[in-house]
Amino acid sequence: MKLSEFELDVMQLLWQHEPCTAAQLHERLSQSKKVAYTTVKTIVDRLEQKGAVARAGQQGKSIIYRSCVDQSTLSDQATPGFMQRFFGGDSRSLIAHFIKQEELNEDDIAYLQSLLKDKKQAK
Amino acid sequence: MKLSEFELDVMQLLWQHEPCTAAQLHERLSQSKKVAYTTVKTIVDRLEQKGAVARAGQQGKSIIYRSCVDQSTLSDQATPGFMQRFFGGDSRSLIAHFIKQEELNEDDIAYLQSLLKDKKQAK
DNA sequence: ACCTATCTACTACATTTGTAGAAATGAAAA
DNA sequence: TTTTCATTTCTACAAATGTAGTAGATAGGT
Repeated sequence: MKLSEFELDVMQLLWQHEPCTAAQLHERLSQSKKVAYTTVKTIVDRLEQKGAVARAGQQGKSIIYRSCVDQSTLSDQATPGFMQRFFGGDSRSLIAHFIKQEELNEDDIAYLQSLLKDKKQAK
Repeated sequence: MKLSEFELDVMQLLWQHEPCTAAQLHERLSQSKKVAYTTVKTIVDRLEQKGAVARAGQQGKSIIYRSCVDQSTLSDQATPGFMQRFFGGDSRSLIAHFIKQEELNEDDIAYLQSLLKDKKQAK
């Protein structure tokens, strides 16, 4: 399933607060971006057509939506293309990039170290 | 600078074999995808308009192109959006995802471990 | 039962993207 | 020098994307 950036932004919000209505999604989105309610509703409609969300009931006249795909499914699909296009397919430099750029607390670091250790063991 | 997927595919090839002509890019691309020469040339033209590549000379009637932006600049720009949209902004789970999914040899693992160690030290 | 505010459904439109043909051009061959 | 063939330029077009207005329906208040 291929979703656009805006569609993913909406999915992100839905994953975090599902189930919810288009109005609620609009409200959350408005916190980071000026956008009309109908715009958000259009995106939700497209997500429904694509099968990424579905109706899960009503609340007054409002439709309650839930997601039909989960984040990890979509990120699994998107990951290889991203790695290829931005890091020439070199996973090591991609991971290195993120380790260097991102904020990580000691817990995070310990967790990632343990993952690497497992990875090494598994050889 | 915002580039499309296809544009990035071409940039990727250019970065790897620069400087080169549109015909050479077309030839490389053809190895992974059936596409007309003029299609590739159109993409190169658009990249030129966007300022991502520039003419670096001629070879007979062919124009030689070089890149004007580098991979790391573009990946720096693309990274936050990707992380937000596919991992809800959680860098730890993104890095974990890649460590788990990707092939890494012992060297890679050692290198990444040292990066994590540095990161910890820097605190 | 009626009004009204709100929500949905439908339509619209500019821009970007993927895709490629047609026409013009110019370097190289004959 | 004339022809030819690769290249460039220009044009085109459908689909996807971001963006939103309008009209129609309806739940809830009075």
